[in-house]
Amino acid sequence: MFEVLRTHIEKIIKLTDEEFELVAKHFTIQTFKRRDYIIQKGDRVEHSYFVISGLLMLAYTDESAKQHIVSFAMEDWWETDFLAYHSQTKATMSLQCLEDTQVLCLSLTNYKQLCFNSHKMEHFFLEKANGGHIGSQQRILSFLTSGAKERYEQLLKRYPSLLQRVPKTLIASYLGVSRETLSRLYT
Amino acid sequence: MFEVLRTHIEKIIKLTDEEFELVAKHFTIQTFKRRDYIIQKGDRVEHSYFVISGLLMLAYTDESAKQHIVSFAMEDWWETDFLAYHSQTKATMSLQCLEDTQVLCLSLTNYKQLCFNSHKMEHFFLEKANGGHIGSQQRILSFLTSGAKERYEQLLKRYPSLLQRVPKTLIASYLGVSRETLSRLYT
DNA sequence: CGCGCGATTGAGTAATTTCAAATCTAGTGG
DNA sequence: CCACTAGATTTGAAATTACTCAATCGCGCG
Repeated sequence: MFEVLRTHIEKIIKLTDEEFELVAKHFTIQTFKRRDYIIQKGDRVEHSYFVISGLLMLAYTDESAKQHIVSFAMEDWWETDFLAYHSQTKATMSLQCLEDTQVLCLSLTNYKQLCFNSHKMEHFFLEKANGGHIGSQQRILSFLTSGAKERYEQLLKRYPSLLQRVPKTLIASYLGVSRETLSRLYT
Repeated sequence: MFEVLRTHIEKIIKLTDEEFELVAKHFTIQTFKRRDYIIQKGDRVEHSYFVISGLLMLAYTDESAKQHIVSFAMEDWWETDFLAYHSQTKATMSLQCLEDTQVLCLSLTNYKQLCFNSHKMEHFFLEKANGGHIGSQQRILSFLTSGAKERYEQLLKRYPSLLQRVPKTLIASYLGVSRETLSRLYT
C-alpha cells in the first residue's frame, strides 16, 4: 500500500526508512466503491487524497445540474477540492469515484505538520504544486488554442487508458463539449 | 523597490531585517518599456519575475500567428514561462510588457538556493504555487461552466482596472473569443 | 428475451467566426 | 486649435460550428 506512496515521493526526494515511517504515519487509508462520493458540494474538506488504485473525477455541478469535469485523478495522483482544502471553506466541487478506489488521506493539519517538520517533504509538495500549476496552465492553453477535436486527441495521447475506463459522456464534459458533438468529431 | 517585495512576502511569512537582506540579494532589478519582450518563444528561460510596477502578458502564439493570452501579470504578481523555467526547456510562450514595467528577477539557481537555505522561503513559494494552481483551476472551471459573457464579467469584477489598462482585443484573447464577439456581448 | 445505459444520428436553432468595411479616439505635427 | 493618422472598436452579412431535443441503435446482463 504505502510502497506506492514511497515510490511516488522518491521520484522527487530520497527518504530513509525511518523518515518514510514518520511520513506514512500522517496518512490514513480509505477505500471507496464505484460511484461513491469522497467529497460532496458543501462538505468541509478535511483531506487531500493520494490515489493508490482506481479513478476519481473532480467535478463542478452548475445551476442546471450539469456536471463539468475539472480533472480526472488516476493512480499516483493527488486530488481534492484544493480551494476548499487550503482555505478551509465549504467544497464547491465534488470528488467522485469512477471505479473502486483506494486512497491515502492527508488531513490539512498533518500536511502542515509534515511541511513544518520536514524540509524534504515541503520540497516535495512544492514540486507537486508547481507541477499542478503548470499542468493547469497547459490545460488553459488547450482551451485557448485548440478546438474540441484537438483537445480530444491530446487527451487520448496523454492518457490512452482513459477511453477504456470512462464513458465518453464524461470525456465530453472534461473537454467542454456536448456528448453529441464529441461523438460527431471523429467521423 | 525591495519594500514592495518584502511587503508581498510578509503577507505569508515574517522575516527579520537580516533575513530579508539575504533574500533580496538573490534578486536583480530590471526595467522594460511598453512592448518590450521579457521572454520570447525559443528563449532559454533563466528567470521568474516579480512585477513591481507595470503590466505583463504571458501569451502563446499559434501556427497562424494568433496570440492567446494565458495570463496577465500586474503589480505583485509572479510570472514567467513556468514550464520552461522549471524544466529548463525552451520557452513556448512569450512574456511581453503592456506598460513600462519594473521587475525583480529570480534565477532558477537562486530560487533553488533560496528554497534550500530557507525553510521559510520554501514555505512562501509553496503557498504561492498552491495559489497559482488553485487560480488556474478556477480559470479552467470558468471555461467549462461559463459563456464568454460571464467570463468577461467575472474578469472585470476581479480586476476592474484591467479594462482601463489593456485594449479589448487582448481581453478577448484572454477570454478565448474573437474581438468582434466580445464587442457584441454587451449591447 | 427485454431492460437500461451509453453512443450515435438527424434536424432545427442558436452562437461564434471570419472577412470586410465603417467608425471612433487619442496623440502628433502644422 | 485643427487636421491627420494609426490603432482600436464596432457593425454587417455570410458561413461555420456547436447546441438542444428527439429518436434510434448496440450491447451486456439479469
